[in-house]
Amino acid sequence: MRVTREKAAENRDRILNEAARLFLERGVRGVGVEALGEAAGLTYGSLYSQFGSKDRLLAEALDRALFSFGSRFADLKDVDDYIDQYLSPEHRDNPGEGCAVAAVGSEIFRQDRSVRSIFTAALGRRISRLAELMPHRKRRMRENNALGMIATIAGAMILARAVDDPKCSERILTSTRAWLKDAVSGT
Amino acid sequence: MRVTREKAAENRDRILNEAARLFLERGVRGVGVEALGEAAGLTYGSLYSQFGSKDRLLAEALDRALFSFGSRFADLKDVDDYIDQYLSPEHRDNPGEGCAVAAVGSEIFRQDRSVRSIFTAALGRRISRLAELMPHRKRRMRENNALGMIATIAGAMILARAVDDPKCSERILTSTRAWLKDAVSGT
DNA sequence: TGTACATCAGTGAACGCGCGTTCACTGATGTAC
DNA sequence: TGTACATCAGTGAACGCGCGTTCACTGATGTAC
Repeated sequence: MRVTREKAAENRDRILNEAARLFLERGVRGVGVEALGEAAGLTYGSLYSQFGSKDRLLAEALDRALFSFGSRFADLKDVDDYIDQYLSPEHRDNPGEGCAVAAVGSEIFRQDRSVRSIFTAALGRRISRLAELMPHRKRRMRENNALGMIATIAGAMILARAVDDPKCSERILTSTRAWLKDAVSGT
Repeated sequence: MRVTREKAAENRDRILNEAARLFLERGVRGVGVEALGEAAGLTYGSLYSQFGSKDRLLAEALDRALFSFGSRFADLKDVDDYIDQYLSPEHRDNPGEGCAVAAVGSEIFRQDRSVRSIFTAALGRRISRLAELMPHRKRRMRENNALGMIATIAGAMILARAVDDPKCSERILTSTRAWLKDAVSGT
C-alpha cells in the first residue's frame, strides 16, 4: 500500500544504510535482494520501486558507505589520529561500519561503469580532504602523500582482516601504524 | 573413464592453474564449478574427484596463485625493481596472472579457516623474502618495511584497478611508485 | 470543507536461470596371479 | 608373458536451493473539483 512521501524517503534512507552495511559485511555477491529488503523491514519488491535494480542500489549504497565513513574523519586535525583510528582493532572487527575500500575494494573493478564512477569521485574527495592535513607546502606533494597513505591503510586493513592468526593481525596493525607515521612525516 | 596417474596429475595441475586465473579474474563468487571444469578441458564432475568441493579447490588454487606470482619476483635484487614491476600497467591490466591480494584481497576475510590459513602462511613467506631486499640492519625493521610496502602496493593496485578514469589510474601507479621508494629508503 | 478518483510505494507469487553437490555409471589403467 | 578383475579418474543427469527480476495487485495518499 502507498505510504506518505515522507515515509517513503525514510524507507529509502534506511534501505541505503542497511544495504551499505550488508554489502560491506558480506561482499557484493554475498547479499541477495531478499536480505536487503528484510534488513530495512520491507519486502524485496520495494527495492524495485525505489531503485529499479540491485546494481543501482549497490551504486547508491556504496556512495553512502564511502560518504558516511569519510564523515567520521572530517573533524580530525592530525594525520596520526587518522592513522590510529583507521588502523584500529575496532575498525578491523566491524567491516560493516568501516571503510568500503577495505571491505569490498578488490570487488570494485568487476562492477559496472556507474559503480566505478561513483567510487572514483569518492576517492578523489577523500584524497583532497586528507591532503589538507599534510604538512607539505606543495599541493601536489600533499596529494601524493594522501594517496600513498590511503593505499597503505586500506591494504594493511585488508591483510589484518584476512590473516588467520590474531597475533599476526595485531602486528600488521601496530607495525603499519608506526611505519606509516614515519613515512608520512619523512617525505 | 580412468586415465593414467601421470595424466591425472597433469589434469590436477591444469585445473589449479586455470582455477587460480579464473578466481582472480572474476572473484571467488564470480566463477561456478562448470566454468572451472571447462577451463581445464574437463567436466565439473572431475573437480569432485580431485578436490571434493569448490571450497577446497579454492584453497589450493589460492595457494597456487600466491606462489606463482611470488616466484616471478624471487630473483629480483632491488626493492625499486619490485615496486616498478608490481605497480605496472601490465600488472593492473592482467589480474588473472597477478597478485591475489590485489585481485581478491577483500574477499579473503569472508572465506573459511582453511583458505585464510593458507593465505596467512603465504603472506608470511612473502614478507620474509621481501625483507631480505631491505637495507636495514635490524631484522624486525626489515620486516616492518616489507609489510608496509606490501600493504601499500596491494592497496594502490586495488585503487588503480577500481577507478573509472584511465588518467587517474595512471597517476595512482606513478605517484605511489615514487612515494613508496621514498618511504622505503627513508625509514 | 467534502467527495471522487488518480497516483504510486509497497507486496509477494511466479518466472527462468545458474549455483554446488550427489551418485550411478563408464571404461581404461594397473595389478595379482 | 598372458589373463582376470579390482581400481578409480572422469562423466553428466538430476537434486534442491537461492538468485534477480517481473508484474498484477492492494490500499493509503494526495489532489482536482
